[in-house]
Amino acid sequence: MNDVKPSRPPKGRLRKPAAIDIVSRLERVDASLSPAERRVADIVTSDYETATRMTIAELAARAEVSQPTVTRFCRTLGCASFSEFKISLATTLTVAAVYLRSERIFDDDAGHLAHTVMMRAAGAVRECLDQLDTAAVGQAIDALAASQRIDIYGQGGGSAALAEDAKLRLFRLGLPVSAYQDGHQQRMSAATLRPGDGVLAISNSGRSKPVVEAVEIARSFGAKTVAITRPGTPLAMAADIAILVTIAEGTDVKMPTPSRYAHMAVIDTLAAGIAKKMGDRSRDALRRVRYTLARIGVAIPTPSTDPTPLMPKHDTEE
Amino acid sequence: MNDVKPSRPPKGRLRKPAAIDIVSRLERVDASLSPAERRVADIVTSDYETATRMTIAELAARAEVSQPTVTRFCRTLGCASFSEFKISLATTLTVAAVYLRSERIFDDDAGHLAHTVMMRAAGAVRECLDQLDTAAVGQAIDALAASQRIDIYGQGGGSAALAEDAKLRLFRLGLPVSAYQDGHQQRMSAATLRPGDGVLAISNSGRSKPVVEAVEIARSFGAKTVAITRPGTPLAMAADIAILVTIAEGTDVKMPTPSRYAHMAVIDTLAAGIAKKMGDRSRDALRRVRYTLARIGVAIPTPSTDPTPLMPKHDTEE
DNA sequence: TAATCTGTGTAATTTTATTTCAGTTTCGAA
DNA sequence: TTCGAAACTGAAATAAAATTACACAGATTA
Repeated sequence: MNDVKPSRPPKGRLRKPAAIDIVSRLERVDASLSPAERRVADIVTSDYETATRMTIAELAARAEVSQPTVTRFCRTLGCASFSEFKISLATTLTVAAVYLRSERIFDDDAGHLAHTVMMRAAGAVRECLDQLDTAAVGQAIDALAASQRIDIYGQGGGSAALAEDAKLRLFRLGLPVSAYQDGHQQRMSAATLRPGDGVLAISNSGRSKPVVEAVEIARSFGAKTVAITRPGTPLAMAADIAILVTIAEGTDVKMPTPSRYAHMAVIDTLAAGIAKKMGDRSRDALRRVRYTLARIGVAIPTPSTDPTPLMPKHDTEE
Repeated sequence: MNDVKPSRPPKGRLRKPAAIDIVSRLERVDASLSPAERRVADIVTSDYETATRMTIAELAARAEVSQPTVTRFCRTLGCASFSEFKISLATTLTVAAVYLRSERIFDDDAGHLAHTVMMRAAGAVRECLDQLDTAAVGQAIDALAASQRIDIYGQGGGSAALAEDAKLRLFRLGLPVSAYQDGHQQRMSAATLRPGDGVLAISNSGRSKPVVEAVEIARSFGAKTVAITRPGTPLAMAADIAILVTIAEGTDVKMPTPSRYAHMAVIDTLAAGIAKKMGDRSRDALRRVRYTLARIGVAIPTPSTDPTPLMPKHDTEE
């Protein structure tokens, strides 16, 4: 059931702990906690801030459990020790705590609504971070940064808008990128891809047939395919690199799904990672251009150190 | 010289330590550190992250000093104990991480990147909620829910994609809604609005001229205008109802701005609020239709309790 | 040159955390 | 039911970590 405990990481000193958001993890394992552990969890969640300053004895006393139980609780959460738990919690907190603290009472309807919606949004992002396969993200960054040309596919619902947003993010970095929301266009464009090209497919359901087919086509023509989707779906199977995100959907149909936030966060992460690589590359390219131009005696305007934005600036809108 | 040490806080259990920025304090007391303490400081500053995971013995060994020296070092910094120092450091880090390495933030692996990006995203949403004027949100919900027809304007950068996303959200609710990203179209469409219509304008900068003008035009023709933007901007002035969101932008140009998350959250809140109102309205409308049809003797197919989604379902995406 | 002060480490002590083990409870099958 | 296995839990023992007490070396000053 709880496969965290057995896979205790090797006791190598100072290994880097997974970039964990303890708070969201706490919520996620909630079901698999034993009664005593739950009491510990209650104390912790009631005041994260204070929890970071408590000794194991104090925490045990407050939760009315034995000290070993606290240690076990930490292990269940994936931490090797109580101290690691405290540090992880403290690291998570600054950002999270502020948001947890906003128990600002909303007496009006709109306030309640906003509170619910935004908590879910923030929760989705943190949940995403917690489960993120950073290796896959790294591979995706490498693949996309190295691509000659990038196609972005997203269809239906939120994914279409996300694809558009992703296009913008990559476009700014100077990448030759196109986004397709239409199934036919997706397949057609995929058929024109070649080795060295890349695809970014976005779909929460992972079952959008045109997108899956487009990815398969793209792959058959040698393009590297990256998918942001739910695990175990056709799209996840079809892509070379799958970045898997599971976000619990709300039961309320009228409530916008928070998974978009998680996907957007993944896209931003990719964009940030690519920006780094592109930064080097475009600097390098710029250097070569300058050298070439200098040799043939052309006056060169002072270049800015940063790669210039290629996006036409309609306005200073961001 | 060093007035930190003497003011050791009373040993009352669990007093909340001043929210100290240990890193900056470290720099500040730098001059008054003894040689051995400086060695400790060097180790700490060389890798804050790792420092939070070290025991006093490890840190002492690395700095080649005795363990008591490390304790003294912590006291000099104003911490009551080594553990307090570690916690304070960890707490400081997440906040400071962005600033600490604004230059070399991309030197890190995908995990760190994701952590930074996503924490900023979650933080933006939280920040938004904290400052949200719920009264304005309530008014906006009322205004939009009552509109015959809704125009959404967003231009440039992320706002265009957001406008598209907003259109989708409202469209699903059965509202007659259009989104315009182009300045000319925005103004043209605005000129066709009439009293009873609504406008939702999205702009982080609040200075997109076409959007501001379109809002002014719409308003002059009697439409209710809602704006999601930054306070004190032309757009904020121009709209009937301004939902103000201030999100601190990062200094790093290559980093995607987190304000989009906040705007999306506001849009979701609006959509959720409107859904609530629309639910009643469409149920009511449905009842009337049924009554009318029954009177003229038409067989009525069983209606679902929820308003049926009007969005053509390309696929079960989203 | 002695008195004093500062900075430092060693060793003892205290505090804190973890492991071991045994008693309970719970759950499922006979 | 009743037995056995498995999961849960805490007491006590043990190990690890941090702090204190104290002593010694080198610099500084009278």
